[in-house]
Order: sequence, then C-alpha cells, then structure tokens
Amino acid sequence: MNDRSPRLSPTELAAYFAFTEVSSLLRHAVEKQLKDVGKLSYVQFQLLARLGDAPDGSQRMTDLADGVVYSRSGLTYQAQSLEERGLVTRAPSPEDERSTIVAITAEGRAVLAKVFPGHIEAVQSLLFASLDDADVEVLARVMTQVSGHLRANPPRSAGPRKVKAD
Amino acid sequence: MNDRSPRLSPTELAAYFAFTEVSSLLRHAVEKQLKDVGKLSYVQFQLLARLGDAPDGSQRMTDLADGVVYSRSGLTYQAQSLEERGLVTRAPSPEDERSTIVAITAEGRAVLAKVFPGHIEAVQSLLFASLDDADVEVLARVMTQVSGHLRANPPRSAGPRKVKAD
DNA sequence: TATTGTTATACTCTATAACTATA
DNA sequence: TATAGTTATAGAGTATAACAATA
Repeated sequence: MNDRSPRLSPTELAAYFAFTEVSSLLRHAVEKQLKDVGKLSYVQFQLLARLGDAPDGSQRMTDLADGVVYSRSGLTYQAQSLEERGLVTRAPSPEDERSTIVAITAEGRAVLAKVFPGHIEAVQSLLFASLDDADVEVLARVMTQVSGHLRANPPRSAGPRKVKAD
Repeated sequence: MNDRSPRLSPTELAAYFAFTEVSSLLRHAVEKQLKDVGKLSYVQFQLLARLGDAPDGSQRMTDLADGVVYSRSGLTYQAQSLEERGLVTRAPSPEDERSTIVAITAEGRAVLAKVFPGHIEAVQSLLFASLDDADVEVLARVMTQVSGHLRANPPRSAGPRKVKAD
C-alpha cells in the first residue's frame, strides 16, 4: 500500500465529516423545497437565478454553462425543459448567430419569486439557526477563502499522481 | 409579493453562497476521483466505507440505509451493483431471516484502499490547503454545531408555511 | 479551422408501488 | 399485522460523440 495514505489531522477529519454531512442535508432539503414549491431541480433553479440576476434577464448558453458546471448538452436539456414550461425563451443572438440567448420570462420570474422565500427560510433554519453572529462571520470568511482558493487553482479533480496499485 | 421575503443578512448571504460553491466543487472533484480511480459513485463509496468501518465488515441493509439517506430500493440497486463487482456479499441473517447482511469482501477493501489516498489528497488540497490550523478548528467547531442542530431537528425539508402565492 | 449549440444515444441513479417472506 | 427486502417500472439527469451552422 502507499505510504502516503491518510494525511488529515483529527480536526481536519472532524471538519470534513461535519462539512460533508451539513452540505448533504442542506442540499437535500433545499432540493426538496425547490421541487415541492416550484417543481424545479437545483440546476434549474440556479439557471433561473442567474438569469434573474443578469442585467437584462438574459445570457448566452456558454456564459450560463460557465457558471453552472455543466456539459453543453446537459445545459441544452435543461434549457429546453425550462423553455417548454415557459420559464425562459431561447433565440439566436443578433450579434453572433452561433450563440443562443436564453432569457427569463415573467413566468420564470414568478416561479423564482414563489420559490425564494422558502429557500431562504430553509437556509436560515437549517444552516444559520444555531449559529451566532460571530460564527456566521467566521464561516463566511473561511468559506470565502476556500472558494477563492478553488477558483484560483484548476480543479484538477484530484488525482495528479495515479495510484499505481493494481 | 410576500413581506417575508429575504431574511438573510449580507454576511449570511455571503456565507451561504461561498459554502454552496465550496461544497459543490469539492463534491464534484471527489466524485470524479472516486470514479476515475475506483469506478465508484459517491454513494457506493459511502457504503463501502461504512462496511469497512463496521467491526466485522458487515451490516444489515436497514442499518446501511439509516446512514446513507436512501430509499430501500435504491440501496438494493447499489448493493446489487457492488455484489456483481465482487466488492460485497449479501446473505440472509441467521438471526432474522428477513434481514440481509451485507459484508465487504477483500476485494472491496482493496478498492477502498486504492481510492482512499486520492480522496484524502483531494480534500486536503481543495478544502484545507488554504486554511491555517485556527481556521480548521473553527470550521470543525461550526460545522459540528450545525450538524448537531440538523440531527436534533427533523429535516422538515423546509416549507412549514406554504407560500400561498398563486 | 474554431466555436456554438443541438441531437442521438446510452447509462446511472432514484423513487413509487406491488410483491414475497419472515416475525 | 408489521417488518425487511426485492422487483418492476418509469422518469430525471448526465455525458460522449457526431453533427450543423456560423465566424
């Protein structure tokens, strides 16, 4: 076996396990809320939210894909699904005929508005309810730092050196 | 629109977004590593890891399902898949013929061992690399607290009061 | 030729409901 | 009757590769 096995301190292990559990439960709860209230998958919600935030409520497929880690075909699939429900429209870009511009509709915004309160509430009651202000600030600081680190470093998806075993 | 809309402070929002991003990227990276190195889905890894931790390397289906939030049929599906690959065995319990005992095999342990170093490495390099000891301790403390909160409170999946809109 | 996006296709995962068997 | 699991089935999501159109 490799002699470079575990390299996490007990504290790191504890942090990792707890982090994993929290993110899993929170994600689960949020997904259920989105599905129950707005019949949206998490990805679909992310797409709508991004469009809702965009200045004119629209973005190119490629830009959307950049934000939500996603294969292009997967994005097409979701965009189609949202379009069929009338939550977005798709049209070729006037500037570059190759591009498709996805735009959120009034109906799309309505669904977003319908879903948002419960979403916030879930996050509030599950993630923050048991934390005091200082904890929240620390959490924000630490998570922001990690997130910056992740953006800076290419997510090589881990596994630089192959485990030559076998 | 509801007058009970957003109720997250700016700091909470920042913490939530960063947390979401980190957990998403980390999960993604870990899943890819598990798949590349061990051809395991995340759930399958969890199942194997649990069995590997169990005193005698075995557990009842029900006990496994308790740990990994899962429908029974979903668990059966994964257990079957792992059994076909020779990573676990399934046999009726001697004590209660209704129960199925799932046990990890030597091959299963081998896959676990093969996957583990890269898994740890991913967590190390993605989650902890940019944090100092104090940060890690704080993260462990905060996450443990939230996780305790989540366990204590029924994950009502959020949405106690319906958004009566529409 | 490079880029943008779609289509065809195939596979994995998950859940619900019906069913079997043991307690 | 209640519990443990499996099976049948169906649907959502994802990815890869081939393709069409535009730059």
